[in-house]
Order: sequence, then structure tokens, then C-alpha cells
Amino acid sequence: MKVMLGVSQNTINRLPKYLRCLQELAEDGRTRVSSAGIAERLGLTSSQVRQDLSRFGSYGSQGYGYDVETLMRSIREILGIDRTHKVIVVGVGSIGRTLMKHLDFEGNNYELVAGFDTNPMLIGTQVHDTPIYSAEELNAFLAETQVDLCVLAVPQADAKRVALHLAKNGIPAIWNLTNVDLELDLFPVVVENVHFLDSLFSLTFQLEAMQSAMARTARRAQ
Amino acid sequence: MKVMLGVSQNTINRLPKYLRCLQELAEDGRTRVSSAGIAERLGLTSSQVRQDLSRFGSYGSQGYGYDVETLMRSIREILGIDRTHKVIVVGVGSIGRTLMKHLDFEGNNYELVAGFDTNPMLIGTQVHDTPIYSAEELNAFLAETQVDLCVLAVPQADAKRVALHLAKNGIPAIWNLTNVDLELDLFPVVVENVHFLDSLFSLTFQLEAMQSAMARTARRAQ
DNA sequence: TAGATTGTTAATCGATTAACAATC
DNA sequence: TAGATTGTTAATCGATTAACAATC
Repeated sequence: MKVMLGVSQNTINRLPKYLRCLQELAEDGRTRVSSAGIAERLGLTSSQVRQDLSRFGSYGSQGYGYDVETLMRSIREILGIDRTHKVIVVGVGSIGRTLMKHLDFEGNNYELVAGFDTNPMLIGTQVHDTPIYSAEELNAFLAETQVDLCVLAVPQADAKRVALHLAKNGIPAIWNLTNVDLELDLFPVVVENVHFLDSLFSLTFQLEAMQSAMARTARRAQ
Repeated sequence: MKVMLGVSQNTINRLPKYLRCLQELAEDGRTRVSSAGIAERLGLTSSQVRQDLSRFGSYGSQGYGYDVETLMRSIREILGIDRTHKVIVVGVGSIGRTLMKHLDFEGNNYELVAGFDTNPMLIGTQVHDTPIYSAEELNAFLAETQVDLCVLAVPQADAKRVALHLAKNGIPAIWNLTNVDLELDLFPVVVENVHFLDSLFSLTFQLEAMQSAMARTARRAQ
């Protein structure tokens, strides 16, 4: 594989969108697609699609475009989701449980190996075929299992402490759903902070902007 | 308020992060902060913080910086979350319910006025003090209540149909949590597509990139 | 007052778009 | 073969950073 120095975050963030677009095309029975075809569906330019993909290699053919299945496989490979990742869920409250049940982990090669919680009612149960253990069993579990990724969904008050603990015990990636910004700076640990509200706020801003634009238009039309 | 022509999406996306930063500062009892102080906490440059804020107005003082409370209020105003927004939840499955219970709607002036679902078990119940109605009651409800925003959490198969229906019945903003890309292009309706998996994939990419960087370093050290 | 820090203008940097030779 | 479309280089555009006068 090419050395991936300087792939921009924007490019990385578009890869999952390309993948979803290709999955839709495959479901529609399409076997080939051009960069212009992808671009149109996503509201981008064909230039950008080709430019993005070319950061990682050559996946198309002149005069033909891209084979849908092949490009899908290639993007999965670039993202790393062609390989299996072992995942634990720490904090199996309502958010943790909902994700375990509804997110397509299996279909993307994520293996939910265990959940951990402090609630005695949950310990020993299963959520979506995944066993839930007590928080005390976490260290022992990590010592004997190579876990790739942790879904962090504990209460806000516990977020920083638990994240630090996970990092110290060798978890290399934390998907942080606690709504607390984790700036761990604990190389070699990567963290992705998910903030539901940010996206709601952004929508609200757009709503207000649209409505005031419409109000201006209406005034001018009078 | 200034006319907001050409505020970049990047700037808009940073506003919620500034807000969260200020909230943390306020909780720590801080009453003032400089652009450099905000920038450091968020890993940005002070220039960028000032540049972003100056798109909307002047909120600081030379030699002093920003008053934490005042700036918080101003950003809420810019985002539009100082005003009350009436919200309905369409699709009160496990994702819809979890959000209703756990997301801080009230604290950000979102008023959850109703939920709608087709499941007879849910209809007539309350989730987090919000009544759940039958899907058949939706149209009548929209006719008599001015709803600002809809949280869309129906099954994937229903997403496009329901979104179109909402748009046609006057919902101006849809927060789409169905994992289906909605490219409605139904002006004047704004849509925000939330894709949980995108962020997980992006984390996985970073994980792989970090691990292969470490492997290279290790080889070189031998 | 002197030091600090803003808001803004100018300079730089990076990302997107356009263009086109290569070629399926 | 002729038309289509890639991968890539060059041109443009926009976003970030640097610099600094204004001033609290």
C-alpha cells in the first residue's frame, strides 16, 4: 500500500460517503459507475472524487469508470474495515445498548466481544448475543484479549477517568459517545469524540438562516 | 444582526465547540478568557477563533478578552438556540427513545412536544414526559401546531417516504438519524444527515494509520 | 500609563476545480 | 476505431495564519 502521508481529514471523511453511495448502487444492481456518477449522487465534482481516490491508488479504467464491487472492496480496505476489529462496549446504559442492537457492527467486520457495566442488574446478561461483565472484570479481560476498539458510553462524570484507564490498559482506539471532549493526548491512542448536539445545533443554525433569508425575500416582494 | 452571507460550514461547525468550551470554563468558575485560551483548549489558533467570531460581530475587548457568560449567550444567539424550538420525534423505537431520554433538549431550548409511532404498544404512553401518538394523528397535529424541527428515527425502509411526507406537511428542518442519506432538495426544508458509522470508520482509519506508522518506526529502530 | 488582546487586513497555505494527455 | 473516462498536473479558489493598528 502507498505510504499515506498527508491524506487530508476531508478526504478521509468522504470515504465512508463513497462507500455508502457504492452500496446503494450495488443494491440497485449497478455494476459500474463513473466518477461523475458518484459525484452527482453526493453533490461533489467528479474531479474531487478522482482526486480523493487517487491519494490511495488507481481503482478505475479510462473510458470505463469504476467497477462498483471492486471499488467498494478497495475503499473498505483503505478504511481498514476489511479486517476484523474486536470491540468492547464500556457503559451499557441505554445509549450503549441501543448502539449494540442497532448499529451494523457485524456487517462491517466489528466483533462485539464484551460489554462492561457497574449495574448489577446487567451483569451476566447478554445484549444482542454479547455478554455483559462487571467493571471489575475489565482489566483481566483486557489482559487476555487483544481488543482493538472501545465504545465508550459511560455517564459524563466518569468519562475522563474511564478513558484514561482504558488508554493505560492498552486500548488503542476509543469511540467516545459521552458528550465530554476527551483531549487525552495519550499517544498511541486515537480518540473520536461524537457530539450529537453539535449536529443538532448546526441544523438549527441552518434553519434560522433559511428562515431569515425567506423573510427577507418576502419583504422585498411586497 | 449582521447579514450572514458566506459563513463557511467549517466556521458553523466550530461554534458548538466554542460553546462547549465556554460551558466548561463557566463550570470551572472562570469569568473571562482570551482567544488564545479558547484556542489552546480546542487545538486551534487564536487567529482562527477571532476570525470565526468576527464573522458575526464584536464580542470581546482589547486587552481583556471575552467575558465567558456574554460570549456564551452570544454564540447561543448566533446558533439560534436562545429561542425555543418545538420538536417532534417521528419513530420512537430504541434510538428515538434513547435520544428523548438522554439528550439535553430542555437545557438548549428544544421543547419535545410529541412523539409518533406505528407500534400500538407505544401509543398513548409517555417517554420522558412527552406523549406518544399514533402515526395517523401526525397530520392533524402538524395542522394545529407550529413544529420547528423533526427528529427522524424510523426504520431505514420508511425513511425517504416519511421524510417527504414531513416536508410536504410544513416541517422546515429534519434531523435525520435513519442512516439513509436524504437528498430531498425540497427547499425550504433543511436536512442534517447523521451517520454514526462514518465516524466509527474514520476512527478505524486513524487506528490503522497509527498502527502502521508505529510498525514502521519499530522496523527502523531495529 | 504599560501590557495585553481584540478585530481586521494582508500573506500563506491547502483544498477544490479545471484541463488534458493517456488509454481502455 | 471513436467516444468515454481515468489519473494527474496546473490554475483557482477559499480557509487558515500572521501581523499589526486600535484601544481597553
